[in-house]
Amino acid sequence: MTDTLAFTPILIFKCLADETRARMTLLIARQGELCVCELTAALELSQPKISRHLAQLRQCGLLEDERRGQWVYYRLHPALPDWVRQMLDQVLTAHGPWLQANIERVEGLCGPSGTTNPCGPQVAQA
Amino acid sequence: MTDTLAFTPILIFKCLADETRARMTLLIARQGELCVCELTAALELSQPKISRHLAQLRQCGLLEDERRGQWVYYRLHPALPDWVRQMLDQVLTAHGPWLQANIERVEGLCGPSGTTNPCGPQVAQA
DNA sequence: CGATCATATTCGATTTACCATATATTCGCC
DNA sequence: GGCGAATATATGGTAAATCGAATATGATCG
Repeated sequence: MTDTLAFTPILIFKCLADETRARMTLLIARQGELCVCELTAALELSQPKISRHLAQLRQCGLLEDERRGQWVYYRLHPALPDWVRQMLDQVLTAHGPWLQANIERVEGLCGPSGTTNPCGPQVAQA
Repeated sequence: MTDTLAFTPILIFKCLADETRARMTLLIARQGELCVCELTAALELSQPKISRHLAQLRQCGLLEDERRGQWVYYRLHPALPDWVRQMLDQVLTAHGPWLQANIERVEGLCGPSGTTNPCGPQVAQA
């Protein structure tokens, strides 16, 4: 279900030019993979909003999705150019504080990815 | 006349999320510095359009401007974070062909920067 | 000081991006 | 097969980005 598009730099920048998408992408780059409910919890945003932005990141080739049971996990697309990965890493180290709160919320969730319910009892809404 | 703003990653990405701004920024990163008329010639775009986008790049802290006689030269802002410079370099090497035409037009202009008229007899319009 | 070249800005109109609400789909389970 | 949780998409409204055309500013030169 993972569509791919040509990697033009502008397309990448457009994807990252939105706060929600930037935070999600960086969180995923840092954690390896995250499912939708973990992202809604980490960003404290509504599920449709998260899902819509994830779709955009998927369509432009930044992310790849994989369904595992009831959950859909997102990770960086394997075909992602090196410069994008390196840039994400550098942003992570350079702007740690900016993402701090989201990181803490992600890591405060119950299950280790994939085993049990990754999102605890219930999910935030906004 | 060079205003500075906080460097949040999103702000940088927003600036680069437009074709005109991305091409200008990369050209400048490659060439060191370029004046407005060189950019209008290289991108074959109208002068007001170029100027408006340059203003935006200046305001978000990506570029710095310096007036030298009748011409205004733009270069990467000295306070630009390292990750931005490195990313620009990597995009330049990874997407050379994408910028090729612009590079050729820039390098085909008459004067070496700063000495004589950098833009030849007359400038393109669109 | 008037003309001209280089650059910046304003204005109104159009497109594009984003959001919140509502609804549809898919899965696991009884 | 039906139900509830997880995820995705459709819809309509609003805000923001972009554009072309016109105009304003600043510098140089005679």
